[in-house]
Amino acid sequence: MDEQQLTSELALQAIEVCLCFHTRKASRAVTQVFDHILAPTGLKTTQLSLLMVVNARTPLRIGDLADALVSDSTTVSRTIKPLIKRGLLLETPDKRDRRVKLITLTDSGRAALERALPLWQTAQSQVAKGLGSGLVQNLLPALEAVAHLGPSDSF
Amino acid sequence: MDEQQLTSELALQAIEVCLCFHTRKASRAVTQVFDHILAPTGLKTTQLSLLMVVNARTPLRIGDLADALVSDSTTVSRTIKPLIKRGLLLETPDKRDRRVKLITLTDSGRAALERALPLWQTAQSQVAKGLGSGLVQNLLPALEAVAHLGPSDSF
DNA sequence: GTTATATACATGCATATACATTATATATGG
DNA sequence: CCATATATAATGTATATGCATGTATATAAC
Repeated sequence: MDEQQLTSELALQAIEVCLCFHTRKASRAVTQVFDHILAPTGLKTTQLSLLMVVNARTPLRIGDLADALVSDSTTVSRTIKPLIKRGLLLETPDKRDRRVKLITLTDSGRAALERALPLWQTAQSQVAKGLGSGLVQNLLPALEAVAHLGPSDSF
Repeated sequence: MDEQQLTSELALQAIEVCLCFHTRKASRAVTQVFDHILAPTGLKTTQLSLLMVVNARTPLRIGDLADALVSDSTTVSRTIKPLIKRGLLLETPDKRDRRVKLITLTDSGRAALERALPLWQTAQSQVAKGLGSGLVQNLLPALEAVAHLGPSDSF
């Protein structure tokens, strides 16, 4: 008798509270802000982050990089390719284990990183200002907790 | 005299506090959890979210969908394609404005959404438990604030 | 009413993301 | 020492993301 099929109330509530949806939406928003501001540097935010991570712990294996980024190693294999092609990162074989590729920041990469930092600071400040210091103080620890959820060790 | 080039202290601190990097990292982590749990449904979390959003406000134009997702309309144009191909979403031309495509949830799409909800609940609960209720209560409003930063209206 | 402008969506290109699979190299068990 | 198992990274395929650009339609200017 009711032609129009209805979804459950749960379906309507779920989208309002879904931790995955809201995290991804926030991720798109903040990425858009950073990417716009960083555009003059020729680096996407993902790429600048990669340079920063390698800079902090160089040299790194691809697997270590994947762990640090909470990303798949096959993803890292590919995301570093444009940076290697541009000479910002370098991959060298590990003598002691020929399976391993060590990733290092080149001088050119270090220079690009330093050049990008002022614009990074602009983006960071703009987002922080948009949120207010209260939210920012809450946000970073919460994001860290999310990032370390780990792969559902339910097995 | 110093052969080894060094990066500024700022470069090392930046990666620790970068709101973009940490939001993206958290986004990858939570997406991994949801995608693993949702795998049996044949829906990625992005796709389930899309069904939920369309369900809540059907019919929707592609531009409205892009606004709701804080995404680019060209991205939405493509992300809906697999769902249209599988018959979960339907696009129909708007008689009053032939530029517009109206997106609606099909009966099949509604059914897929309802079938996925129990696993969505599992994923949501697992992440919420991993964070603790205190963090969850802080997280959602903060993510909403990030999502509504808007396109740097600094011009 | 014709032209100019703005809007809605799609396409080409590039990067980002991850699973399944494959290739190679190392470690381990007998 | 060899056979098997494990670890590291790359490839094939698919989705996700956005900018620059193109195309069709609609609205505004005149």
